[in-house]
Amino acid sequence: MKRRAAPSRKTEESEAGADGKGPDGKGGETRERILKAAEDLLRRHGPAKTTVVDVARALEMSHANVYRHFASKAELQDAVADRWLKAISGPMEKIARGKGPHAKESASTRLEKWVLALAAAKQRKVLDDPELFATYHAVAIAARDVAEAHVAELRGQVAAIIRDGVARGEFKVADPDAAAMAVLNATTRFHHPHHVKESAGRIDQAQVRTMLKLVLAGLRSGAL
Amino acid sequence: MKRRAAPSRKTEESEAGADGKGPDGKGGETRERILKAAEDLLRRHGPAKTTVVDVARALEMSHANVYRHFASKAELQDAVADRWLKAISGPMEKIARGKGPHAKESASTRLEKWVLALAAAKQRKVLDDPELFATYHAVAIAARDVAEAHVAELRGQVAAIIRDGVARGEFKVADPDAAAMAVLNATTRFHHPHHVKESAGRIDQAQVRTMLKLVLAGLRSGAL
DNA sequence: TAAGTTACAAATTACATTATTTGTCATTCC
DNA sequence: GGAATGACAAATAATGTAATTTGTAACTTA
Repeated sequence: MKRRAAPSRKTEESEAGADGKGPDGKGGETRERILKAAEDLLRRHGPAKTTVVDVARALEMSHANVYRHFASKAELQDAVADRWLKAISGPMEKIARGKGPHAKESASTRLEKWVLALAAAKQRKVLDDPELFATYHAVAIAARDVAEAHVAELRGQVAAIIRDGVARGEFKVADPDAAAMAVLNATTRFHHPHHVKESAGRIDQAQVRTMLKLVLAGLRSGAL
Repeated sequence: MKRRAAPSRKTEESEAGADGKGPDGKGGETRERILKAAEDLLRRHGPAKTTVVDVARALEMSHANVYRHFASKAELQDAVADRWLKAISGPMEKIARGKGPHAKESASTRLEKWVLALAAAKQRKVLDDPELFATYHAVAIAARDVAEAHVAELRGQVAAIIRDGVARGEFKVADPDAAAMAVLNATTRFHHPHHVKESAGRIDQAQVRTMLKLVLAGLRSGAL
């Protein structure tokens, strides 16, 4: 169904007014309605059974009009997944940047809470919203850049905690970005959609805590 | 096709003479021929396109006779996967137990080599034998006990290295089994079939080495 | 009597056909 | 003139049916 050169889809639904206001008042509103309807259908029927036609029908508009607001079905799914992911990474940023109740906490405490929060959030999602979780997983498998951006965001947050820990003298780390990647790698089993889904909400909390001890000791040791 | 109560398949092809000799000389021989033919077909056509009838045809026997030696198609696949996995874990045991050229190496060195060997082996397999890799992955996804046994074997090997490290005063670890699990968890990204396949043979070696530094520092620190 | 076969029912898969969905475009409607 | 639509071609998915595969059992052979 793609008959000419693709206009280089860019999955930039978050830029140029994704959250509420578009370039124009009305257009952004419709875009928002579509997004909401798509999210609703995806939550109820999952990515396999949710078509663009379904979304349009739910809003009593032609499916062609949906394509005026989203370049492709993939972009629509990406937009829904992006919101969903930001609902996870947003709150975690408060822990990472030491905002609010976390202002006086050590970097170690915050890293610990951060990892536990991430694991818990993913686990909660797979149990409460299995179909939306499947949507996100499908996006991740297709290696679309929303998933990549999510990982980059998480990596940035961990790096911020580590840098703070270094500044406070808690950690001895030469390359905080590499160390952040290592922390995400080490905890992959506890937050990667594949493993979270596989172990269907019964991830061993003791194993997470053991991993945290190992990681924190490593960051303190100066080995990195 | 299952018309009465299943006779509780047990996937115990490795017990009671899997490697060469069965209870009888001749029967084990045929079993071996079937196994070899199945492996060959699985390697060439993959698990999706390899049927029991194909295996039987390759040996010019009736497929019913295959069922005299393997209770089900699943058991046949399990047996092939089991061999394949033992070809990986077998050589690694030499590193783990400090045999041969590894007799004089420190536990740290051996753990390092062991993890690198595991990652390299999995990576080599996915590149050289993609179809057999897919067979193993299918078995792992179906959560059959061959996969579980493989992980248990690996965990045992890591625990042995850690125990040795503790005895030599290299590591300070209270619970070597839990620590071994943590090491496997931390390195999941580098050897789990899902991730190995996903990153199709281009796993970042630098990330593996960073992870090893982190893990070794943790084992030395006494945090576990 | 162990090793093998043929014959068969039940389940699964392959295949061809239809129907739906995706994405585009010319046109209509404020 | 931006928002929306209907009509359309190409791709994909659903459907029903034929062919294959799985697994069992009764039977043959050495």
